[in-house]
Amino acid sequence: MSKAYTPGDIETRRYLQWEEQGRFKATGDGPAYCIVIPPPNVTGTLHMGHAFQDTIMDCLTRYHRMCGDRTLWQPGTDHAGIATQMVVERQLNAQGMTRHDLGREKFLERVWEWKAQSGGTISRQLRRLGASVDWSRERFTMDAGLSHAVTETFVRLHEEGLIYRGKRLVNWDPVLHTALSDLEVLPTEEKGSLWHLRYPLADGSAVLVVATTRPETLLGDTAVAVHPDDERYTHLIGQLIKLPISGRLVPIVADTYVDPQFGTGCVKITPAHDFNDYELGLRHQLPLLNIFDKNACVISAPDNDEAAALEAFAAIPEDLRGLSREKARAAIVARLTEQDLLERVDAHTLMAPRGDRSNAIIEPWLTDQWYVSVAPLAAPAIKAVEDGQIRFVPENWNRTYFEWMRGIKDWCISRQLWWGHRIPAWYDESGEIYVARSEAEAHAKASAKHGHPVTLRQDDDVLDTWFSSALWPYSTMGWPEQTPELKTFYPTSVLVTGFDIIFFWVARMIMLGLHFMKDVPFKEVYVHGLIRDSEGQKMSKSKGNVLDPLDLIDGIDLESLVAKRTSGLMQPRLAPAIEKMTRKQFPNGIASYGTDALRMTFASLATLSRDISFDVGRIEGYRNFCNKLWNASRYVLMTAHANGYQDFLGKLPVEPSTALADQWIVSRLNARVSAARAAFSTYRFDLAAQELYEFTWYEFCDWYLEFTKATLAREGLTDSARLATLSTLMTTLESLLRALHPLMPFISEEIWQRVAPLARPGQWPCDACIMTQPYPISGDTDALIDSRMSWVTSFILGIRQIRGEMDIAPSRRFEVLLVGATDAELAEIKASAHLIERLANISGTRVLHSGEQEPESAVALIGSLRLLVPLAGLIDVQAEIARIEKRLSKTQAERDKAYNKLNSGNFATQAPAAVVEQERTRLHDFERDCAALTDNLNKLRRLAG
RNA sequence: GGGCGGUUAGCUCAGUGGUAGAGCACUGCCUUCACACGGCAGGGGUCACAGGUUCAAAUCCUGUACCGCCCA
Repeated sequence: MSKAYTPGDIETRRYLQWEEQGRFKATGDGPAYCIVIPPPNVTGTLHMGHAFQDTIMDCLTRYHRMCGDRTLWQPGTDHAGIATQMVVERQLNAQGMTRHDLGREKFLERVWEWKAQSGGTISRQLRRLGASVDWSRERFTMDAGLSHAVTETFVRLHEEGLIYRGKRLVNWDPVLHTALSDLEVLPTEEKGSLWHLRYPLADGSAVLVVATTRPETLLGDTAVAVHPDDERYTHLIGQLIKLPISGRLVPIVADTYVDPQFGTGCVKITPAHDFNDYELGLRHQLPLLNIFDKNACVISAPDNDEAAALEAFAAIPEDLRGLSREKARAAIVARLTEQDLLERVDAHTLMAPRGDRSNAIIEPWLTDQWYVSVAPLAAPAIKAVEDGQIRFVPENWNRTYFEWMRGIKDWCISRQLWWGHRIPAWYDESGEIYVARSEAEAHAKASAKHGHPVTLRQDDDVLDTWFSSALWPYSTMGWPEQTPELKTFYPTSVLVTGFDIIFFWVARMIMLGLHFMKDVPFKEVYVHGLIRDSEGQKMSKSKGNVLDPLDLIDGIDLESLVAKRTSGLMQPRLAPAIEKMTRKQFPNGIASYGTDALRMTFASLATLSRDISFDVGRIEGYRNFCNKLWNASRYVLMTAHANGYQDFLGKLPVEPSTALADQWIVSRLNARVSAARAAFSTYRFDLAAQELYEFTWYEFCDWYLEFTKATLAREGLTDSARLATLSTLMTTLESLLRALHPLMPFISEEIWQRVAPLARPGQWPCDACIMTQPYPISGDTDALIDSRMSWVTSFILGIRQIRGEMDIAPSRRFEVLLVGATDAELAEIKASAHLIERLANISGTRVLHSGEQEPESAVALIGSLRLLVPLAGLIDVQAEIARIEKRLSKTQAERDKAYNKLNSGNFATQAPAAVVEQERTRLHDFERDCAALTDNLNKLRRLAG
């Protein structure tokens, strides 16, 4: 083994082997365990959030695989309708073209080309992360099979009356020219104005002042509303307003929706361009006047040929027609000012609805769209979580889920895009709709209806990407066919996801899964936090704080990092600031840390917290951990070789060692494995990582390896004792590697390949790999052994403390005098002398004879035993006085705390007896230590004179 | 306005009734034959604030402040 751990050349090689050997397929006859990957955008790349999530899923997958489960991690990607279409449209724009220049067919060909070109990125990234997904089962939402599932779902829901087409107010993106679901609209706080407009009564008897944030919509007003109990206005209810500019007459209506406290208490009502006004309009049977076109410009032609629409269009002054919302607003405000109809303008902060992709202000707009009637699907979905068929981890997320499901609205599933699943609906010339599984079926239906073949036109629109994602847990397994995979793996075991898509995705999978599979899509939902930068800021391209997981694995030089962060920005003017920040934060670029270090970091960050700050300092620590493990293994192998371990191989396995250190490390390993198992089964990857980290570093390396040096160097060591220790050393490392494997697959495999055949020869086939071996079992711990060892280490630590604080050179060995040792303690000192002498670096111990004068010494206390380090020539008396004083004052403080606890209030009488007893013991120990320290201090002071 | 979080060492975070912890950072010593990506030792916190329950509160309850997310 090389002296330093170099992850780069290990990782790709190992992954390739696993994949070639087919290690990722579900095998065996254990209980099924299945995770479906939340499908990332096929044309995208994995960011830190993905890498975090994929690490968690891979840990679970590898853990369960090692536990003997029949484990499937189902991979795949989705087509991400809007996002992908936008990318390709931008490419076209750069060539001075639009998708309309190409036409639908050609455009889709371009998208598929783009998918083919960029589609490999994600799978490459997943492979670098070590993801043990079954690649042979990789799926894509636009595959034939999954598209079939989408059509089938649409048709069946339509047949059941759960999908309908309707003219509704939708969130219209005037840049992308598509409807969006409520979830794709982000309300954004923005500074605006509140215009107070004078609306004269038709009879000229009075003027009402209405307050509005969107004066331009007055062209589409169909009422003015007041609160029914608002005494200022009750007498006006039912009268008519003559609208400024258009001159149309509209009624004054009463509705409790109006907040009398807001503005003037009078609200203009524009049902075709505001969701609240729309609802109010329905209650009062107000007409819907659409005054904007698909670009959110004032209409240049009547919206339809109904009388109200014709009248409203005629009332729009010609010079306003065709103006954008913004220009129309300016023109209208100017005109109102001229006519003295503008009372005043207040600064006002409002929530502007912005499209999550285009960032355009969304216009509520009347269009024909397809909807899923959600209420009948939501009820069983709520019940499934209430009844515990699905469990959220952490549990609190079910409240968020319930909250949303209670108020859920019908889901607008049609999108005016080209990239996606085309809606399986056809129209005849009279506009009659035929929803069918194929064009032929639609023709058959139409022919049946008309009695002869008719011309049909398929709906131009496609479905929301989330519609296909909602089927993911069973569409990936072959539904609607009843496949063996479905039978085995549905319901899946757990969904691993961020809380940001509980509504988008989780809720919808639950609804559709229950509806079509009659069972939940997953039994648990593990909701992890979102990865942020080291300052808790969301990572985003425009902030310039994104990290590419591969750059942490492979490293990147500063110039490349700067170039990466500043290229392709939506707002190029941000580049200098991003460059400056990047140069400051990573003056030397990013070092190569390797996949295992990154994974270990992610695992340790997987706490219950919902915001996770990623600090590069953290990953460095785990890179060091990898190096530590690497070198410890190197020591184990070198030591085995140096001790002639090969010659013993035929005698393996041996009886468990009877040596204290060997028994201790086995006991500790068992305790840590138990804890790690418990942590994995409760999704506490942070605790699992911590347990194994602490075991590796603080128990295995810091103590046990040092003990083996002492043991193996002993004179007169028998072969069987030597073998017992070597075997313990090998098998403990071998088990540790298996315990670590779900977290750190590469390094564990690399070392295991060298260690396993020696540690447990003959136990594995020659092509064995660690990932398909059993996870270590949680064996018994030994309390007696643990306490003996803790006594031995406290002896060593006491001496080390004196040495460290007194600056005694490591080369300087000395004898330790023992005062007050019990027989048992003397026996332990004798039994463990080789351990103590080597680790405390002392020449030996000697019991102070009865009657022998105590030399002036530095002292360490272990219970009633006092360890004396004679001062002569070693230690400065004043320094030891200062040291003892410090220690004494600490001990006194502890003693006083314990004393007060026992002697104040009713602790002694009311607390459980065991707790009181424990406290008494503590007090007694502190008192004894205080006395011993004081005694030693007095002696030293006398000496110092 | 409704819902949900958070506030513990300089930083990032564990800890959920009974002796305040980790990593990183910091200080001193040590290039000793696995590892300087290291070893040994050390310093550092009235657990946001105020009440309450309890023999006992970082932990449970109530309220307050500040920060944050989601929904309307």
